[in-house]
Amino acid sequence: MKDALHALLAEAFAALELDAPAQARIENTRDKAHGDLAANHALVAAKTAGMPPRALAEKLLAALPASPLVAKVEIAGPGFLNFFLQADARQEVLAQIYAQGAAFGSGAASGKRVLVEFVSANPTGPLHVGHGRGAAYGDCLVRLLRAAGDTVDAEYYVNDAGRQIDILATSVWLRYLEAGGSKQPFPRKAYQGAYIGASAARLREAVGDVLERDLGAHLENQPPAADDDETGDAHLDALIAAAKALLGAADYRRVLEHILAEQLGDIREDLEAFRVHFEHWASEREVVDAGLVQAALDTLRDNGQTYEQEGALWFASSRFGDDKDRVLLRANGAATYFANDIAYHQQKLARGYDRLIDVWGADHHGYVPRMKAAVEALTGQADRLDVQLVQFVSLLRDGEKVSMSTRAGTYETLADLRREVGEDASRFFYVMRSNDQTLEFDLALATRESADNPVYYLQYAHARICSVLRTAGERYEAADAQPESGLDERERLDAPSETALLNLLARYPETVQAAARQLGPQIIVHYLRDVAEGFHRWYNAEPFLVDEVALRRARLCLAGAVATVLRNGLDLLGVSAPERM
RNA sequence: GCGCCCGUAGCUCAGUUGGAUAGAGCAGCCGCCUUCUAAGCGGCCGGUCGCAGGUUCGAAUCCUGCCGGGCGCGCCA
Repeated sequence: MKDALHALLAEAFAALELDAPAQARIENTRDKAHGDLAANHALVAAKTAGMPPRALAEKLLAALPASPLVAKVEIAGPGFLNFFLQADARQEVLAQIYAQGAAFGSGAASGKRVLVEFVSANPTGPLHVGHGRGAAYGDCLVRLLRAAGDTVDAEYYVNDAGRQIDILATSVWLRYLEAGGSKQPFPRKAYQGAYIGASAARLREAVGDVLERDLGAHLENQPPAADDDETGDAHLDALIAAAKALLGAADYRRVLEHILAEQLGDIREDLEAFRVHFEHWASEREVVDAGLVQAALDTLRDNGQTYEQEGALWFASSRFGDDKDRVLLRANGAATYFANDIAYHQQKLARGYDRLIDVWGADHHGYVPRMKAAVEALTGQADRLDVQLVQFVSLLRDGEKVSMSTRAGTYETLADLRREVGEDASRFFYVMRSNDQTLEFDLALATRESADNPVYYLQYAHARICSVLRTAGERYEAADAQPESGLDERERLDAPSETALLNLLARYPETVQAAARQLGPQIIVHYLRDVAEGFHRWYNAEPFLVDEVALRRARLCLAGAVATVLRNGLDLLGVSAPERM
């Protein structure tokens, strides 16, 4: 529709021998007194045309060719051209909706391959409510970009290398020893959660006591257990070293694989239950073992972006806008986490993706410039990586903030949230707000007053339509109760509430495109709220199951179309569209 | 100190990348169920868009400087 009007205006500009302004736009009007669509061409082009906006608007109006789509055009305000559409042009959307069904709103294939990496939480414990936001947001991006026509994969990057994983394995082993009678105090800086002990018990069940070792002798002259960070870390490192030495590589690996498999299994189940599916689970350890870190460093060096200083290898990230250069290889020869991450991103690019999207917690925002610098240094293109930050979620329980600490095991898990609030409401709440807005999640409100949840407003509209269609099916012949069969009567839909709804439905495809372009699922949320509101208004204004057959069929047709759009939109959010409530 | 994000109604937040009289929800007040689901609808109340300049036909939106809040600034991961 907008394209058609753009074409009309282009003709008018050509007739006036003026250049059509490229930045001019046709917008949906907010006030119906301004027609259905408004063009700001005269305002934008006034300066280059050398005449006042309103004068230009008059000339454009005179030069505008007639169109079967347009009922009338008015000049308003400072020089807007307001278009009033022909009723049948407005009703045309119904035919599209019934022809395309679940695909209505989806764009043509773009041929673009996109990889969205999200959650990627360390497998050192259950997912908490902060991860949940990243999961819901990232998954919506996948759904949105697919709807927009891209070929999209979802990926979870497992940080299964490095010190945190050693701490995890050692924590499990210490609990295992405890169960065997060891009196070694459990270190404060190890993982405290009850799931560690439970996992250790299962380990013992599986392997018996073959992992028993005597720690005592190994800890003499080692840093003592302590509360302060420095000594506590040293103590823990000593325990990790002891575990590796006493168990040997093979048995240590056994403990590590045991807890890792359990953790990842739990995380995957948790996410699947949350309707978040990953095509790929990438492993940091595999990236390292495949020699990709060295390969990435070679690429950077070949591109002339590294140098050595004080025994370390540096990446000159400041050339690409980072605050300062970053270490890749430490003086002791070990690669930094950043070096591994560069290798991982190079691998993602090598797999043939045109665009990478990373979803990170907002606390990692300082990491963005260096990662973008790395991608630019590797490929020469800065825009192949897009990092989206998800701001914090603070949880209110009984009006009090819940403190969150992974180590202390005193956090609210995603699984708890799902149980309390449900998948639909929690997913909806997570993406209802822009991702760069902090989110206050009040559990008491979300659970006790669940009827006030905005998600129910949308779902209720859908259930209401289904109820009407059910009733119609009971009362009338099948031919009269089928929504689609009313297409031929669509010219009867001319009540104000129907006109407003038809205009809204026509905007759905462009809304999907806008949400995908802006990576903003909340745009879908607000659009759907408008659709639901439009429906509820209509429902209260006009009866559907009227005696006059043609009118009834027309209205059922519109109702069915609204249900389709609601269903399609809710599906983009991963929220169900119930048929009864 | 430097950097990123945020500041819009009593509260929680939108605002289609510069458009017309700044919008929702919740809370508060007043109405609407013998008829298709009242988890709904209509109405009222509520604003110096943090502050001050600037850019232009036009600014909540862009630029500069302040003020306030959050987060981050390791040869940690």
